[in-house]
Formats: sequence, structure tokens, C-alpha cells
Amino acid sequence: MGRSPCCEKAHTNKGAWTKEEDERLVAYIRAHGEGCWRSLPKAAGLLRCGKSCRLRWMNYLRPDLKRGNFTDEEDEIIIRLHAILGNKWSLIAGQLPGRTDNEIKNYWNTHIKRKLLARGIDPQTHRPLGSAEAAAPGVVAHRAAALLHATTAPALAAAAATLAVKSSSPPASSSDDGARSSTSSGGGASTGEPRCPDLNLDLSVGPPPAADTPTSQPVCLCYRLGLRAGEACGCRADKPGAGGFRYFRPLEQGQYI
DNA sequence: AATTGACCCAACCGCATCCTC
DNA sequence: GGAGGATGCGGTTGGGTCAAT
Repeated sequence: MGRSPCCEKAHTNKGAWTKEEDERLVAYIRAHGEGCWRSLPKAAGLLRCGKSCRLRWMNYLRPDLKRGNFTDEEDEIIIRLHAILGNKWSLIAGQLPGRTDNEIKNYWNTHIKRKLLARGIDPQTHRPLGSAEAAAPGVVAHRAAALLHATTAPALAAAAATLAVKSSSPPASSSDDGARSSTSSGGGASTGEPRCPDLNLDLSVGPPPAADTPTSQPVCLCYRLGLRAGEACGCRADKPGAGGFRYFRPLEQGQYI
């Protein structure tokens, strides 16, 4: 069957955007707002694919973008969120106002990966390099473990405080290097021994449901992180789907990320 | 000064997901 | 419930910049 192309490729520009194209796109969105990317290029007089326009706006032209280097605090937030979420760059970006998923993805691949490797941590599993456990299943346990020490980045700590990572005992270490200290404390899942005996692996993310939040309903991850619309959460109840809520169903018992 | 290689980032591509009919 | 279109996401790549040789 095949999918129809998103645009007429023969009549679209590709490659770097010119200043004039940027100006046209910004002017159009200022006048008409975002939305309907497919028809936007034609309406704005741009010989570009709608996807390309969206990407350019989201990653470069949006007025609320924060330019410049990432701070150490942002580094730590990214690392910790990556430990929980994996390569869900858009979700991670949602917790870093002014940063885009593309920017974070690039930053991860060029800086943070190296930083973690220098610390002796596998950037994919967030576990010590070279250990047999690094390639073993049960990664989620250590993503949770990393959370238990999320205290060095105040902004994340605020969010982390709302995460329902239930632990039957306090963290084994008070080290501020959560990923390293926690990952070294785990056991092997395939050995029959609990990998992290002190961990409850129920990763249902979020605070205890509020009275007005039916637990059986899917909820916005931002909501479960305790971030309501207006701060880090950009979700809008009035526009589900495109630009609106991103739903994350609570995990069933025994279900893992 | 020229060349080379590493690094970085903007942009593209294909697939997944959501939404509407 | 299924088909098709629109949008979003993540992986990958192309090309510019800069330091080392």
C-alpha cells in the first residue's frame, strides 16, 4: 500500500534554512499560530515540507527556547531522567523548559555519554561498565535505584520527591553520585538473588492520586511528576493529542517499563 | 599555509502514534 | 473496527568549525 509522501518532494527546498525562510515562518506563526503543519508551507509561501517547518520552529525559532550551554544541574537532570525514561528525549525535554528534544539528544550523544563513560558508567544501562550485569535484563531496577539518590539537582529533586519509587528500606548510601553508588549495590537478576533487595520495582510513576484524579484513567506523565500546566508541563487539557496531553497509563501489577 | 580528523549541531528520514471519518 | 491522513518522535547523517599535525 504505502504511505503517501508528506509533501511534494520535487518542489521543496532542503538543507539549511535561509534567514528569509526563517522570517517568513516566524511571521506566519506569529500571525496564525502553530498547527496544520501540512498546509503551513504553502500558506506561508515557503517551499518546504511541513515537517521541516515544524522542526525548524520547534528546535530553533520558538521564542521560549533557551540558548547556550547546558548547566551542570541540567546535565544531572538529563542523566537521571534518562535512567528512568531511556531515550525518550521529548519527555526529558518536557522537564527542561527551553530545551528541545533534538538539543538534548545531541547533547547526550556528544557530551553526556562521554561524561558517563569517564565515570565508568554505561550510558545506556546506567550501570558500571564491564560488569556482567551491564548487559543483563533488569535495567529498570537500576533506573529506579538512580532515582533514590536524586538529590544533587534541586530542580529534579523537587520532581523526584513526588515519584512513587517505593523502597522498603532507606538508600544504602548517602553518596551524591546516585547512579554509581546505587548501581554498584545491585545483585544479578538472573542469579535468583534479588538484584536490588532494597528495591520495590513497582515503577508506577507519580504521587498518590489526588481525589480528583481517577486512577483508572490515563494521566499525563507531567501530572504524575507533580508538574502542572504552566511550569515544566506544557500539556493542555483542551488539546489532546497534537500538542496536548501525552498519556501514560499506570503500570499494571508486574508490568515494567 | 595546507591537510586531516574530531567534534558539534541542524536537518532529514522513516516509523509510530494519534485523530478523524 | 478499520483506513487513511496528520503529527510527533527517535535515529542518523551532512556539513561547518576548529584544533592538531
